[in-house]
Amino acid sequence: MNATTWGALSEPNRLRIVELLRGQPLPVGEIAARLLMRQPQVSKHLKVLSHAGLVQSRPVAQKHVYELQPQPFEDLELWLNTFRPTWSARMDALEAHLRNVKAAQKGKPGSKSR
Amino acid sequence: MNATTWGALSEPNRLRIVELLRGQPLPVGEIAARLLMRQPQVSKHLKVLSHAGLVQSRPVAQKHVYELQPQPFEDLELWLNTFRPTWSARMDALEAHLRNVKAAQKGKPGSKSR
DNA sequence: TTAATATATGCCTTGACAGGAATATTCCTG
DNA sequence: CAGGAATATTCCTGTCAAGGCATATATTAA
Repeated sequence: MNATTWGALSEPNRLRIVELLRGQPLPVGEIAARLLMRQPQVSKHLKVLSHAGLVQSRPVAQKHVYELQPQPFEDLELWLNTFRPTWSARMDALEAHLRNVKAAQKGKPGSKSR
Repeated sequence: MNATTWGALSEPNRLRIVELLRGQPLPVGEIAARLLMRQPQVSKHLKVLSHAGLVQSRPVAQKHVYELQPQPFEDLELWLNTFRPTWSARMDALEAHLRNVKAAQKGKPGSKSR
């Protein structure tokens, strides 16, 4: 997982753009209009998003229609999954701990498992 | 999904810290040593991560052991899932398109579905 | 309390980045 | 080709954030 993706999404307006494009591909002007932003800033943000591989544009007449790209999102998904073992491991540890406590209670009430 | 989480992970060193803590909770000094960073910077980064709810510290003697928190990761997971309909919808559209093409070929070869 | 260890904070400087406004560029239409 | 529409780029400015370094704070131990 590279930091570029996170950086691209760390800017509020860029995040809004991504969430808007989640619905459907849109040309620059539409994005600017819907998000009440100025066209140049939208173009700049799209440049960053594009550089991060999050969006891609396709020309339609003079318009540039921007569309989300699945790849980075899949990468994020994969990255997130690498954390799952962490949580499960801790769950297991907790579970084992609870089992010990229970066993200790049964065996000699009032004592504590080391 | 709030932009704070993204911001916290958009800094390369912070991302490294998170990935390091994925293995196990660690005190500040250890983090600094393993990532070859200076202690003050590590503390600052941990402050940001902590503020974003990504980590939490627990005192052990003079040491502060930092540990990942699952919540934000679950939020990320949820957020990512909101994009799934987008991809499937496009898959469906593509599928439908292909079906049309195929039907058109069968019906009148050489024509094009509008 | 003092010394030592571990961490947090404060200040400073520098670089990156976002918005504003003007302008350049590209593409379509007549 | 001229004009217009849509988008990209440039320059400028202010703000924010990260690293370096010194120092404050907290906790333990003697």
